[in-house]
Amino acid sequence: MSGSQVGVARELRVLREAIEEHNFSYYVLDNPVIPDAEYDRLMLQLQVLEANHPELVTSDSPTQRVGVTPVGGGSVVTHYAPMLSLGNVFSKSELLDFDQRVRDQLASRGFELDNIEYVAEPKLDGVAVNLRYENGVLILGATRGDGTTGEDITHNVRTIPTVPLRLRTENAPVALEVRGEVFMPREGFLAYNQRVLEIGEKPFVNPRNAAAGSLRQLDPRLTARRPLEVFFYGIGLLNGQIRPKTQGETLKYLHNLGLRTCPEWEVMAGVQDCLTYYAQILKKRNELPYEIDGVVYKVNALENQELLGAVSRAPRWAIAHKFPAQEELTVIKEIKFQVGRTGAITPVARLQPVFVGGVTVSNATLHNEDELARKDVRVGDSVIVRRAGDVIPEIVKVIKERRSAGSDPVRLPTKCPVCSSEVVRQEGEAVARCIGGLVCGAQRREAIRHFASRRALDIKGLGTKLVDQLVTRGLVENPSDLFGLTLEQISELERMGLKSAENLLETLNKSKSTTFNRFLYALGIREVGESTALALANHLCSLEKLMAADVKRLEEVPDIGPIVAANIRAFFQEDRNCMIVNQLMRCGVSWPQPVRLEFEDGPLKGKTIVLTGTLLGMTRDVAKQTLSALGANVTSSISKSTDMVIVGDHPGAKVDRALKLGVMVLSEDEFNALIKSDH
DNA sequence: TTGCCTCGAGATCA
DNA sequence: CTCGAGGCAA
Repeated sequence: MSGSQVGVARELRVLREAIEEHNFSYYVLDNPVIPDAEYDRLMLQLQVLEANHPELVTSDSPTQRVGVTPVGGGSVVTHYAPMLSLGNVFSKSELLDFDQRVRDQLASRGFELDNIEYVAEPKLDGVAVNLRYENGVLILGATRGDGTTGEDITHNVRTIPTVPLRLRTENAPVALEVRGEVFMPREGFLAYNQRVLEIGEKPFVNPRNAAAGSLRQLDPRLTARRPLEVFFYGIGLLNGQIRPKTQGETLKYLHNLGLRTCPEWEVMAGVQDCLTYYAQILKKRNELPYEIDGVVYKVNALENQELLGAVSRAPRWAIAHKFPAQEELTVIKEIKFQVGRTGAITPVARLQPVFVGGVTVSNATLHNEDELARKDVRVGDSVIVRRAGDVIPEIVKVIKERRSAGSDPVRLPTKCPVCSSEVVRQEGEAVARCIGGLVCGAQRREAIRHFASRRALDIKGLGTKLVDQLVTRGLVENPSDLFGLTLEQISELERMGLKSAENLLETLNKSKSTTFNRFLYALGIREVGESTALALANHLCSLEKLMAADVKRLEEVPDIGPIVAANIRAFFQEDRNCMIVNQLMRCGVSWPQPVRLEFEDGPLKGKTIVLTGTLLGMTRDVAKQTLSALGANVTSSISKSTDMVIVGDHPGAKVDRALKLGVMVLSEDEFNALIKSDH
């Protein structure tokens, strides 16, 4: 490197550090120390210098936030530690119950506490993200996804000004995974929509969707134009540094690294403080520059968090205290009865569309006959609707005073609205069903949709509209008819040209190669979902055996009781069903012969296993299935009860943890050898 | 349940 | 340009 280049490199470093420091003051401390014009001048200076010395441009330079090329989306990333979701409470008493549970649980572990310290923060209404920094440099941004794996949105996350490309520290952690919420502040949302309206395009309906939509953009240049911000609130993984001991310290730690935290957070001495905090925030809600839908409380001491652990996908040490759902008044236009795949008749209210909680609601389910009677909803009624839980619209109550005279209570029909078969409600059941079976057009349609669905035979491109057409034209009565369709028949359908028809035939053909469990699930036997189908496939290996199995044999399969066994038996006792199944076989539907699994002496039986990193030979899903088929339990985090950890490529901190706890660690090859030896 | 983005392909118009 | 389908998030 020449002397002048060394000089330039130093100059670049000084400029970048200055800009990063100003970013910190501006975005994180919310306290700019220089005027904007001065900042812009520094940026310009950096840009000019970099333009003259392109070889010295690094990807974490403040000028490199926005990539210039659209990125092929959809690539999957695995979080080092799973991203949990939060339980909800809506009232004081529910919150007190939560606090009581926390104290009871801790007491049972020898920690008698009168008051639990919590950290309270507003619950932002945005999109959860997971960011990975290695040696202080942002290398990955991902959506929450199912909590274990999410989508790579690095290119878009980088464009958010409040996301530092590089952490503000001398000794950065080797690896850091941080959780935050990306949101669009109210003001930015309004301004953005204003601009969009001026150029005649469609505005976003609410800030949350605006944020979510922006993050899913392929072209980061578009995302960069959206006024997105972020607050960080938690650590998924911290390697190479000592982990903060409390949630409060965690927030301070993040803040010091240059990761912006919500300024409203506070430490609560006990649950009573939480209630006060809730009331304060509720009062302040409209003045906050962003939308929130409640507050979150987290047990402050990490040590206690660890003692409490998690149930299924929610930690027992944190809870969301939600604000009351917004309610709106509207009118019932109509009450329809939908017929589901199993014939279940569901009353659905068609509403005069209303804007509630950020979306336009025009349908609301009334669940079943009893619910319908209990709420006594009638056509023409004025009703209060809200979005319950998170998403599903609910009719809260009828304003009876506004009811017009002469309206009649709505009754469940006694004949199926689709096929006029009888509607029967079994003793002790909540749902009434059309007994028409596949005679019923609705059930036929639903059966075929189910058959084609992603987790069944996964016939891509065969969507609702297409199935509707196929069924109403009588081209398809049962799943096996799908495979008899001709190019000509398909291309005559609406919106189907020759090309689309060819594609559909192609996917139909491909979908014939499947697995036994998918096939069983696809049949839509009552009470046979994915996991039951898998259990059946693993234990009864062949279709012949399954069809011949009596109730007693079926009940020997784990997790299958008398009711499910009877359903399966009944399904195969119907000639019609057997004919469909045979027809499917004749069409060429096939699967690899499952290996008969004997759990008794397998080395994996009853073991608790954790996967980390990317397995090269198989997807995570397949690995999980294989393991559980061998009688193992696959879990996501390592504890003392973990028996072994299987390590793929780019493993996370789980390996360290496993070694520390003395848990057996296996490579992918060793894992493969073990599976083979199991049968 | 709704809203958003993306993709492929059919429909429409010049 | 518009629609259907798929996928995702809350």
